Amino acid sequence: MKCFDLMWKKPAVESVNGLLIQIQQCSISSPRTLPLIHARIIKSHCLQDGFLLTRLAHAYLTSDTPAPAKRIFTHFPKKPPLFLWNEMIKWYSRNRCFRESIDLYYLMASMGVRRNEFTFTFVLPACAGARSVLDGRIVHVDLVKIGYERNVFVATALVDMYCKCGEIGLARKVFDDVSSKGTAIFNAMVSGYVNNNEHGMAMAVFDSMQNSGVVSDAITMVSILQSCASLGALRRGRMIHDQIQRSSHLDINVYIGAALINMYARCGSIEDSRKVFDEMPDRDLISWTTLISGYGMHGLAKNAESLFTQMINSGIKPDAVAFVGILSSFGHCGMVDIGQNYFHRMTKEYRIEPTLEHYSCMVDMFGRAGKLDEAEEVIRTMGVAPDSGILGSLLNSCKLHLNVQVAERITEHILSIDPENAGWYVLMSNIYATAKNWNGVTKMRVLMKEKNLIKPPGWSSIEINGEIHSFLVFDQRHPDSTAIYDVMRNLESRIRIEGYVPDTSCVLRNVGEDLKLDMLCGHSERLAIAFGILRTGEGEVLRIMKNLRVCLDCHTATKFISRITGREIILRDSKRFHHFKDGSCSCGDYW
DNA sequence: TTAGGGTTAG
Repeated sequence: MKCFDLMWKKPAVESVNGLLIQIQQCSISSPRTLPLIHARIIKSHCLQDGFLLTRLAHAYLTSDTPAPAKRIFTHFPKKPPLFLWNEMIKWYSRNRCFRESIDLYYLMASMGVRRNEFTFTFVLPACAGARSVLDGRIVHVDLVKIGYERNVFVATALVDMYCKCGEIGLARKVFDDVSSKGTAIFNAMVSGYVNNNEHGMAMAVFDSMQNSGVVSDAITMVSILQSCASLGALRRGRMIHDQIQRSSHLDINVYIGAALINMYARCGSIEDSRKVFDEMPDRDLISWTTLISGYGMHGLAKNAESLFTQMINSGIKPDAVAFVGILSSFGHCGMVDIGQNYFHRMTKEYRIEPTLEHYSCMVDMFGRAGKLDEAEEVIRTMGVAPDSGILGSLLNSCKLHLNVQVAERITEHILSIDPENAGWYVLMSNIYATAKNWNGVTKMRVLMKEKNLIKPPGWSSIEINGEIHSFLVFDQRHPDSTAIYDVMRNLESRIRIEGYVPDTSCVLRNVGEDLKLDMLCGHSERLAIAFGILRTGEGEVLRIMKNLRVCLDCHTATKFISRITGREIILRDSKRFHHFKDGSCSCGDYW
């Protein structure tokens, strides 16, 4: 009894310092035992010690156990310290609870709690994650009032937030107002332009970064390589690759590796992609997937399949994205049976739930191969609501295999989902035009006019000596315009002699044949090819980019051009690559 | 005791 009394009256009280050390050790080695220490704190009557509680809550948050941390925060003796507010805002933001993070910031502000630079660098990413420029602007106004806009961490978070919200102009203003810029803020601006599809601007900021002597790191390179990939700027991409290899502080890590593989593939040089892949010291799932998709884009489904098998044999498990890559490769090449087999393996062997993207690949695969019924069946039975993309892919197949009936049904469905997109009206109109159904053509044109819809113009570009030249349809703005049109007409007459027969079915209007022929000749890819022939030497490969799909007639014409000029022409359109050589195309006309 | 920017498909 005596012994019990003694224990009861004098519990084993542990010192605050001892508990602090336990928290520190525990949060590193065994965060699961944190509740045990929590219990000791309660037992030791240390619940009034703010510093100790803060460390405990912090340890809970670091080990992703927010519930007890929240309880400590809510029942904090007197007021929780600024540090704990910040850590709570950070935890919510990093765990994609953006609204909670932002609301906690508002609570803080309404209670008059002091905010510091950390508060802003934690809440701004939450505004970015929520894509809420409204909240972002409120926080921005707040931080200017308190005087943190010159802090480079805060400014970087602001730039990133505005970019992610699509407000690139506001981001640029913040960026320009920072007087002493380091690598990170430059990176935020470059990647902002990249993600907003302003690749020319990304290049310009990158150039000014290099000119002002700010060090580029791996993140800079990954971003700028994306721009090279999007612009098809192979020469520029090679220069960046050189710079990476020469640099003493940059290694080919998995990020840079994937960016390089992607850049070379999208710039038409899949051999270089392979070289980068082979030379990478470490590869992850994304390195493999990038090259597999690259092969797919280039119509090299056999290479894609062999690489996919090698990947599995090397112990890497494919994910949903890897399957999109391999399935789209098969679709592009008309390998329907193998494609179906892989789709089956994906669901049964790898237990990957198919998404709309996978179904899209299957629809495309069946559609291109002329199996329109099977393609429609996929859409009907997939159990996911179709989007306009998957229906559009089927509509495109209806054009390839001219099936007006199915096309009309699909168009009705597409327009109920996406009525403001002029592309669908144009596609259906083209199908009518191919079937010489001029009433149908008129119907689509009237519908477009009533809705005031304009199809975004097609453009093509070509890089000559590191400079990108872009052409719109019937473009006459280029200084060499007269010479370009001369080259093009000369090519047209030469390929006619070789047997090229123009296919005017992709000319929308019901006009005379002569005018239709003129309209074909003005296609942007034709202008870019003519310019390439004009400005490059024999034997040089022409690399052209087009924002839309290459039309059937330009495809045929380019095959002939490659034959009569002996030129290799690599044309990348919105879907994939067409590699023309000696009168044939790598895509096997499955586009 | 707390910070910023990055890779693959369609």
